[in-house]
Amino acid sequence: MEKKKVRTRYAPSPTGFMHIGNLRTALYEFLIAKGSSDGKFILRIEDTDQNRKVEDSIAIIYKTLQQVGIHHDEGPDIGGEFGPYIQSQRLDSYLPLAEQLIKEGQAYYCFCSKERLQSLHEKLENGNLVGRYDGKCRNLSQEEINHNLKMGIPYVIRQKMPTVGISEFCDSVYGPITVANDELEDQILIKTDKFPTYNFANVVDDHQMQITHVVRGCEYLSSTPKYNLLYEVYGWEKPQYIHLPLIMGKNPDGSISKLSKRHGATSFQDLIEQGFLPEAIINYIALLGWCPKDTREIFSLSELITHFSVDCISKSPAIFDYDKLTWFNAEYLKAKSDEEFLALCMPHFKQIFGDKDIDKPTLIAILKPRVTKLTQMKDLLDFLVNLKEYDISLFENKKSKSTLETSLKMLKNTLNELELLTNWSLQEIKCCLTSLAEKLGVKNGTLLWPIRIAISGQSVTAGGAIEILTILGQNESLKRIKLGLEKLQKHQ
RNA sequence: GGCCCGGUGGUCAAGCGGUUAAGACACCGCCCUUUCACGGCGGUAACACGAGUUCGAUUCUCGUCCGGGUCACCA
Repeated sequence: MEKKKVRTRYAPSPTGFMHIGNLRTALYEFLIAKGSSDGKFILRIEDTDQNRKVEDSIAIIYKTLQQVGIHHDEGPDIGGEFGPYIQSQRLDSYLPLAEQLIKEGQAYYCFCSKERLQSLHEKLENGNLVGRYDGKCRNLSQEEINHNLKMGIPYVIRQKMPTVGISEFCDSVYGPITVANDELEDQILIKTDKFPTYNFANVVDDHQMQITHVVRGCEYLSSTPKYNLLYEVYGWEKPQYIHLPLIMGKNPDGSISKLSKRHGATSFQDLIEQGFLPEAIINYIALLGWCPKDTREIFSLSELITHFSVDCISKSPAIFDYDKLTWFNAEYLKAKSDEEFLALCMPHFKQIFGDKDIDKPTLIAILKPRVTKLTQMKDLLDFLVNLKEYDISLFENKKSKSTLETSLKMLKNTLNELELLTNWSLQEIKCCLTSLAEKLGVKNGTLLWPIRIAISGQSVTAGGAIEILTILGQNESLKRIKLGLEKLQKHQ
């Protein structure tokens, strides 16, 4: 028998931002589809809640997917043979299907008011009794139903759930899951506004779009039997379920819960704004809940496709760790070619240096090994533009054997030498200073420490004295050295 | 509270009856070095607990505890 082609779907709601957990779900769905032969990854927008719709949300979804390189084979923007791919445009499918169930005695009109339902649920919060729907409208007489309908009383359509027995299914990562049927409430299929509920639309669409693998967070694990009951009542083939461990966040009080906005930057956009690279984010979240057979950690998207496998998905939740993400980011930054790296830096350079002509190669050389996030650049390079007031105690350093006296002497000599330098390049400066150190009979450190302090005004800098001199240019360098000299002389 | 799922260092995680219990991040130390960073080397640190099964349990079973999820006309 020919194996069915894999079809997965990413079905976000347009809520305005791309949650990192959702992105990971999309990623795994994409990997599962693309890891199989001729598998298809579908994008479907689930906008059945008209109250939660947020403007531009769909654009954000497209943009994010595009930025990380997860391309869908079918979707609202590119179409496909199972369209439309926006639920609010498929409304015609749901109601007739629900009504069919009513005819078959598998569903019923429920006229209960929201207030009544509310009171049922309040009991739940008190911890007493069960807060589930009590099935009041389950057995209304045909007369009552007709009457209510004629009176225009708002209704929902609920599916009759079995009250005895158990429901069982086998999840690809969690294994067999069993739930007692009396745990299941008669679920609402059609809401008062005639829109389908998420659960219902989801099942109908997945079936109609021939989705073979349903991948989602494991918050759906315990409600999956409800979905299956729907497949069963229609006689549809059930998909394979792949539930993913949740991504958690640490709360200020130390407790842990599902990652959400209150944990800080948790949307893809937030992370990008903080200076993380899309490929680093993807790499990191791929490893949050999945792990390859070996100890490798760096994977491009296409490498993930070939290495990913469902049986290596973890069952236990994972805490989102910004430190590890930062490490991935730094790795990706270091792996960039100089051209790529420069392109990423340019917007920041513009912001920091304006239109000033700068020594980009030297800048890149000092930046690449130490930048972990693009957004650090401003802080890292600010001293090149603004020499801040500094204390002369910075000139003292035990390791380089620097004292105020030696610093004064070094700076004096340096000034004399550098003033004479005609070709201001890294090589020339280096040559000049190392031979100066030799001439003075001191270690390189003894000479270079005070120079770096004078030209940067800080003890810790990106790059060493020679690089900084190179970038600063002769005029500015000499100016700063003279300034340092004055400071030291004044002190004497 | 009911139900569901989970529990290996601070974090991510290998492990699938016998291992000196990998690796990565973070942290600490040393080396390299003009500071920092990079790089190199090394270090601290874990099987939640209690029973059982077994010659032998991190690994299998049960219980306890802890953590999370879920119980909507939200998705």
